Amino acid sequence: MKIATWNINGIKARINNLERWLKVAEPDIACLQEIKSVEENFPAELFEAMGYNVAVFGQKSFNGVAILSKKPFDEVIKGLPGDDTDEQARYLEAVISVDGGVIRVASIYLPNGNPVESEKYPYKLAWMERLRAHAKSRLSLEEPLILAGDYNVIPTEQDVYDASKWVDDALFLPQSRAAYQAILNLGLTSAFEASINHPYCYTFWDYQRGSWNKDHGIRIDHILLSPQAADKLETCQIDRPTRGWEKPSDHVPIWIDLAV
DNA sequence: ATGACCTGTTTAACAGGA
Repeated sequence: MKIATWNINGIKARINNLERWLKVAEPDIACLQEIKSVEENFPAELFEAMGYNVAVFGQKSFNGVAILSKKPFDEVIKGLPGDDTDEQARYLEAVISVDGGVIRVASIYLPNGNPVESEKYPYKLAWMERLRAHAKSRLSLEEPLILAGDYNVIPTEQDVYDASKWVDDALFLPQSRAAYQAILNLGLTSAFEASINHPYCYTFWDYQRGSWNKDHGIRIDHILLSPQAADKLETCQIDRPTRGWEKPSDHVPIWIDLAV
């Protein structure tokens, strides 16, 4: 079973690229972030015609997450628990029946946190703590759990083209990386490290400063697995070529194959 | 050249992204 995640940076602007990628990549499940659309305006019919069930947690103009799944959803949960006042659409979770049981998949758009001096950075750290608490709770279910998305965290200095340029950035600050590590420390496995684990493999290249042509990227999109999912991991790959397509997202898909 | 952006909202510039 192929499970992918992709920050598409706007469903309206990326609809052709998304359709093209779904046809060639053929994921069983695709977690999408930054759809920048409310649910009513998300073109679900297009993906339903391609054989997908569609779950959307949308927001006008900003954020917004979705999950496409060839198998139907048993359950869909919109929003990350832990703060009823949080109005940003950044977390969507679904339970899907598979041969021999269920898998639980989340599409995650973790806050960027810049500028660090603003209220956005404490929001990021608080959101990460909520994600840690929720992941801990879900891990107690002892299910195959896949937490996939744009984490907006550069885990190590081998995940960025020039670490010195990012030392003061919310994506690379020690506090951000420690909060990410605290989530891993619950017992989650990062699929990339467990599979490829080559340095300097990126999932994001800024639109500015010729970042793509100079390969000035960062690795911030991650797929974290519970032990029950990690046991079934066969591979993890990054679909780098999509960044060179016409009208690309600034992120590329990252995906896993699970023996499910 | 040492640098050069994109999306949504709205229909001129801004906010937000990373």
